[in-house]
Amino acid sequence: MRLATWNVNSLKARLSRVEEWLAYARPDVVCLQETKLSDAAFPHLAFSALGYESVHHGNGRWNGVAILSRVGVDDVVPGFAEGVEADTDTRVLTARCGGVSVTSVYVPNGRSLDDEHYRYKLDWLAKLREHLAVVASPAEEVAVCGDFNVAPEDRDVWDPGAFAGSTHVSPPEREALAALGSWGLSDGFRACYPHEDQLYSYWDYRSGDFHEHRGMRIDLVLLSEPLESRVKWSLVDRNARKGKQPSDHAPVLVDLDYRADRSQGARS
DNA sequence: ATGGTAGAGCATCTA
Repeated sequence: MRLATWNVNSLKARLSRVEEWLAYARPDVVCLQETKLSDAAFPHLAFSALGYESVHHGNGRWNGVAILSRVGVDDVVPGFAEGVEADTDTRVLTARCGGVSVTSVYVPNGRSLDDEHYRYKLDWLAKLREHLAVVASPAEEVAVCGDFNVAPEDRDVWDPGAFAGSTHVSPPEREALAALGSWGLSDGFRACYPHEDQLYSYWDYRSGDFHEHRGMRIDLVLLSEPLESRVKWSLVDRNARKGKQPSDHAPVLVDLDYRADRSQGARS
């Protein structure tokens, strides 16, 4: 099974790039973020033409998350689960795809450490853990994929010195991310590249950051142990960050060994 | 010199 996550920075502006990418990457399950669409405007038909069922949770203004799947979509939970304080934004969506509990997340940016949005970010990450405890168990096959707006380690940003006192690297954010780890999730991409640095998934549009390799690794595929043990290969597809009208994020994909006894036709 | 670019949408806000 091939899992992928991609912050597309407006699906309306990016649809042709996403269609092109799906046609050659052929992921089984894709989590999208920053669709910036209402549910009514989501292009289900464009994805069904490529063999994907799709679900979306958006408000039409900012954020907005989706899941595309070639292996089924069931048990859809838009937003935080019942029992968790509701979100004011549309940043999380969970569904069961081919036996895997899949959650697409777009963690708040935080803006700056003294901004109230930073407190919202920390609270949001705490609620994400509550949400996962309701909808899934770490003993099951769980994938939480998306734009976490947190670089797990200093080596995940191009210059740690440039981020001193900024969001995305602060200890409280990293502790909130680590709390997801202690619940039972680990970094499926990093598992394939334990010693390699300068691996990024996001580059600011400004100042030629992409071509100067000034990036951050903030798009993550977090996996429970039953999936982590099956990780075969992973990649940031930097080609998708090139060319005409790219997103500022590249898609991240993780390949899992196929297990015929559990899947539902993913490799037909 | 708080710059630079992209997207939504029409004045700025978000990133």
